[in-house]
Amino acid sequence: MAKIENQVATQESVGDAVDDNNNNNSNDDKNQTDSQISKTAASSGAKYQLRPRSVHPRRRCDSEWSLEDTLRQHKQRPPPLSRYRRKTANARERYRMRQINTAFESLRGVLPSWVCSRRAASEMTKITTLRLASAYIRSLQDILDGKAHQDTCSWVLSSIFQDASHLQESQPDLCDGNHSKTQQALSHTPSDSDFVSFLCTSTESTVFQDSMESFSYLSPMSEAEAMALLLGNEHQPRPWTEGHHFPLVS
DNA sequence: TAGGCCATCTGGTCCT
DNA sequence: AGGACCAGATGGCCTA
Repeated sequence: MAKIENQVATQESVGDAVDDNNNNNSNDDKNQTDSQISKTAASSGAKYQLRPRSVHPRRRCDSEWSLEDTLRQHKQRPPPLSRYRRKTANARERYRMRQINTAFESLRGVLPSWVCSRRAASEMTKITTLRLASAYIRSLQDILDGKAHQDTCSWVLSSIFQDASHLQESQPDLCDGNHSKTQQALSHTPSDSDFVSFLCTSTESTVFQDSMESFSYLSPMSEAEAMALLLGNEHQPRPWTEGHHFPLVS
């Protein structure tokens, strides 16, 4: 609680500035813009559309109110939070969001380096982290299920053991039980081109289809860059027919 | 300059 | 009643 009180104190000036901004907000122009954008998005089949703006206008404008909603509307609306309670609520929210961000940080820490190898740190956004983690878990699951391509197994395992080998000094027992396996795995050094070669040699399996879907966001590359990456060497001839496009670019 | 990502504030809702 | 969670709104920063 003391922590939250402290945060309230430290954030007070920021909060006041935002209060002022909110009080001075003129939403009319923005409302018009949003509805225009919404119409444009709807007509052009865009990626997303804007919902009716803000909670309060929705209450007034939504034509799809049910009886339950109408009854609820008549329910006594709770008074706005006091300034003190609003500030403590804000502080709790900041604390909650910070915890979420901490969790994202630890998730990034858990992902082996090869998963993020083609990503700059600044590109490891929350959504990217979630997707990479999801893909990584799926690839591990495939290995456990025996569905993964042999090359993928050795590639992923060697990556994991190589990552683990960094911990060996501090945790000497970590890999002892798997020494031979580790050595065997390490004999296959992971690299992007290894993974790419796997992708290039497994095009017919359903596992490949799943993998491609899973890893399609590994890097938002241009098609030319994707081709170069897939080739491992951009001067080599393409191993597949012209016009065949791997779904690497999402 | 538009678009993506993020932090923050805020009000609503649910739960204890 | 108060906290947790959620989603919308807003503005800042950065990049293509």
